[in-house]
Amino acid sequence: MSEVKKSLNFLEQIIEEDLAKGLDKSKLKFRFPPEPNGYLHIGHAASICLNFGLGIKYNAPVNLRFDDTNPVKEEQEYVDSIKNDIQWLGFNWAEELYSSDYFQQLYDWAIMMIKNGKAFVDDQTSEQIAEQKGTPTKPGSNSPFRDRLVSENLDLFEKMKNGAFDEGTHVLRAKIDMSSPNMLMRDPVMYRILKKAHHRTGEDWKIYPMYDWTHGESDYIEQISHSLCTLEFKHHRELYDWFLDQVYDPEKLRPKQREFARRNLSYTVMSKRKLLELVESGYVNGWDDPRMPTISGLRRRGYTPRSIREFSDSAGIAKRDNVTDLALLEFHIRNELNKTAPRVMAVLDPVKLVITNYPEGKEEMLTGENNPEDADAGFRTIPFSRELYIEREDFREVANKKFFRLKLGKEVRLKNAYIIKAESVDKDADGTIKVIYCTYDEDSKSGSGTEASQRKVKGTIHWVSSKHALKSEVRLYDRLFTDEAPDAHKERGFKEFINPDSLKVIPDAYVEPSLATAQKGDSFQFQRLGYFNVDKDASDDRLVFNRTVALRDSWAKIEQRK
RNA sequence: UGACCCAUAGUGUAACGGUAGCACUCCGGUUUUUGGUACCGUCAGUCAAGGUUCGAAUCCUUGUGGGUCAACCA
Repeated sequence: MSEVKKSLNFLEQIIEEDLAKGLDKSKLKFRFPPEPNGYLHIGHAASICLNFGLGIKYNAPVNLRFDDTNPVKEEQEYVDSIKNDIQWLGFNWAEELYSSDYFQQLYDWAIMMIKNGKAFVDDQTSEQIAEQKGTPTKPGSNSPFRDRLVSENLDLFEKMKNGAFDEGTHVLRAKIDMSSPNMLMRDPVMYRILKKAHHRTGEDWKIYPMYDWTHGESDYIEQISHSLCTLEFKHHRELYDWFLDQVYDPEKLRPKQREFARRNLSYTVMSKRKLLELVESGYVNGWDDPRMPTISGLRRRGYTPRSIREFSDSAGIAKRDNVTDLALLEFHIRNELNKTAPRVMAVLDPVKLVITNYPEGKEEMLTGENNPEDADAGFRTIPFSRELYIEREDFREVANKKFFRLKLGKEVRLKNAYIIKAESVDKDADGTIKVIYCTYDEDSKSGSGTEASQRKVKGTIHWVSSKHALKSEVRLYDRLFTDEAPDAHKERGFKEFINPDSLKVIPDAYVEPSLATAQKGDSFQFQRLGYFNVDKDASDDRLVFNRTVALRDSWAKIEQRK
């Protein structure tokens, strides 16, 4: 048995080193800490796959912890959608927890810090505090309230807690170092007054802890061994460790924060703020618009949990800024759907085709293979008749020999049916082809085993019987932006790069009748076109399909070169 | 005019002082009743300059380029 050794990413190496240095494997514990202020996107999926993936790899618990310290922005709706998305991706958390569960403990620790002279109440406005903060290149200066008596601090802090003061009038600050080169260490705010109802604690609290004060202590309370976050928190690590020092008991595990680069995707944006802007300004139809890089958008588009997990795994984890090619995501969904999606025929841009030597009124049921990649997928029947629809672009009156499709005087195979030859066309006044007249070779029926059925013709095209076809709506999606990195331009806003053709609706496409029983969410391959799934907008009398992704199309590439 | 982080084919990611590899993309070919799939193949890379070493993508120095940091957001 030779097993290819899978290389470890740098975070796994850190874990392995900790284990080698004596950390008990049973102490390994991770967490995914979303703020419930928006929907999860493909970048979060990378973090989810990382943390829950480590949990699976090391058989360690992974907590879902909502970082809910800002009642102004957070809502139950987001909590619900986040839980749903994580489960849909296929992961299970050990415990569902909330930073707000720790408000009392955090408050008690803050009192202790005041008593230890490590925190003080500042009466200044945020503007004054900002002014004293200095800049990255200039040190800050101390607050005039920095050396307040412990008793006074205790009294003031309690009054803050009890709602005696207005918002913005007082904050509790850690007493660290106003001249630190790390701005975060310049007496950071630990608590602010916020008289807002919290989605879980209601009216209990008039003060709310800040991220830095909350996050590391929450990790410590939960005994998270490795707290993994994105690169922009690198500078926070010093403060994370400082706050931990204030409460740390050497008997307990000390959490370790490490940072990795967030996953970016080409031709889209990934910040919640920008995504929200797209939703609110109506460029897309909600957070689950199939063009959105949100988990809910990708789900509606037809992406599967597995394809997203495999995308995340193959993209990897590292520390450098990146823009991952959208083509990699598309590769993974095609790769899965190719194996699982039943094949059907659908005509999106129909032109009528009449087989003049096929008896009028005759109908027959032909057999089609559901999936050549899956021997167990079975077969279905497809009605055939004298009048069909084919794809308009599959016919040309004249074309060179690179065009493998139907042209006058030449033959082509109708998928799962007969070989036909184009004889003539009817056009309307402006030259648009109305009907293509063909003859068929009666002995060439697919699968009949006759000599004629085994003739090799260069092209095979898809079709539907006009009498039997179902009309349905088909939505063709394309990338939301025309630029690889729409938000990487200093002089231009990301919305300048919005793709005006990101959605094309075909109100009356024709699909084969077997689709009548298709259920919302079901995925199919429309042969020669792409993968499509049934949208939630579908109703009993009207199918609606989303194009998940087109098939690779080497003909389109040949055409483009001209 | 600061601190910290990062730099490997077009993109993403390995190689942990000992032959620069993998995936996607691109391009070419074979097979094919999907111009799909599958299979085969081609092109293509260590930011630069010094230094240490028998040997450097890897260690050191300097430079260059990119990113992060001045919310009572997370």
